[in-house]
Amino acid sequence: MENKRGIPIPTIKRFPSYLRLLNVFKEEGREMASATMLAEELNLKPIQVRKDISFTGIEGKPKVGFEVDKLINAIISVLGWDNATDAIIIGAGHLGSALARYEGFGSYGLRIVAAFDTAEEKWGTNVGDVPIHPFDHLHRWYIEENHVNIAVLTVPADEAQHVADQLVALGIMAIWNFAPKDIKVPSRVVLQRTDLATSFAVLSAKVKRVMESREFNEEDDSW
Amino acid sequence: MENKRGIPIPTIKRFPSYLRLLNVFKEEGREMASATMLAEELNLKPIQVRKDISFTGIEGKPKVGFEVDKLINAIISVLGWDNATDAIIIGAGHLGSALARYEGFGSYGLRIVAAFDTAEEKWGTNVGDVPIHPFDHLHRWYIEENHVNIAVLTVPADEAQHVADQLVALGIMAIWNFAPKDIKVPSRVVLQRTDLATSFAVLSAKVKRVMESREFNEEDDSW
DNA sequence: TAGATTGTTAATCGATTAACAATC
DNA sequence: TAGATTGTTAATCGATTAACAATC
Repeated sequence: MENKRGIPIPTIKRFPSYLRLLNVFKEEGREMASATMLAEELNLKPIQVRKDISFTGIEGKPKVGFEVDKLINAIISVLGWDNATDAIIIGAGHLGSALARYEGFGSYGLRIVAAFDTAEEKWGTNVGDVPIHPFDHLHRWYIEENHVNIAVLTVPADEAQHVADQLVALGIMAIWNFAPKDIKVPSRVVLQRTDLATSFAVLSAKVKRVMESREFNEEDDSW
Repeated sequence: MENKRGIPIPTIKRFPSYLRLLNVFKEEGREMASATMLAEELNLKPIQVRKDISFTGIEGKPKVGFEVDKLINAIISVLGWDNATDAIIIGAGHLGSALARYEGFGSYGLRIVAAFDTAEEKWGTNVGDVPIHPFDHLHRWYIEENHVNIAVLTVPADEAQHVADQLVALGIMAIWNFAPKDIKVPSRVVLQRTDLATSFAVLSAKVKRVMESREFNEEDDSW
């Protein structure tokens, strides 16, 4: 039931949670899962889960729910996690290195094939299984020959735009930006950011609300 | 002009971007910034920037815009980034260590005071300036005495729920969950996640769309 | 069968965007 | 002044949620 504009982004964002939970169910040997059950575990409403699942095209059975296996495969498929995508890390600092070592990417169909850095002392070394090359050696042919689709950008904020420009010039298809900087790329290049500040802002706003309500309650217990 | 439900979450999420850009402006010596200008730099629409700014309570001057300093302070204030919040890191693995070393948190009013881990060989060592303690030594009084509000959860997925339960029992106010696992906490505890899978899912979906449209165009150039 | 769950259509809700008067 | 920009009100858009018939 995919509409012309594609699956809504909020739905896309919930898919990984469904996927993780369904994989747990699968390991436990369950064959069916109902929207009610998924919703309960993920603190969502059943109606929302049903709506989300409808975008995968999978149909359920009244009273029992959805086939776990089918649903897993359908979600993997709509996310495009069934064909492996190769990525390079740009900037082998603490965060870049942590990402290079992260083993969970495999289940997202993401493979980190190399890291690039300007620091000479890192050249030729590895982070986990990932070799670090000189950034200057990153050429267009490398990207093409190795079918690198994604650059994971973990350079300092003040270098992010400049490095992104170079990546774009090299023909990269997508940039996953972890630098705390909003960068600009041509519209043909896919840009996604993971911004700690954004996430922390939401946390801060929630904490602030709680603290203020506590102060209020302490000032006046009659409420 | 804050409504009863508070500032919308999408607006909260854009505030850090405004803040970073305004700080650049400030460094450059600019005193005023218009919504038009901010929108241009951040790929937003001017109307949206004006609406967002209205939630800070700051008023601008037609034709010139908003006072950079005032706006910076107002955003910091609504985010609660003016009073420092102390946090501990739970799980000093690669990601936890990278976060412990991250210097950008200071500008969010976030201070990492310690890390806790179950691995004996890490006890007594430091990551950056952050000391690592045995997880078993994390007691309720430590949290209270050190005014620790936030626990940054960077443990493996299969331990996340269990560790979160312990943190809740110790009276933690907020959990910032980096583990690839959806955890449940009582509603009085603030929960915020930073989920790589979620972010990558959006990136994947966009990449998939681009690849499919390219295939389509290659199959039939007449369009 | 009875009743839980699905799938769809319509209503609601909240954020974005448009329109435009006010203003410096 | 002229015109760019603000601030507000109303319209639009898109996602969530409600309602309910279908069904196993």
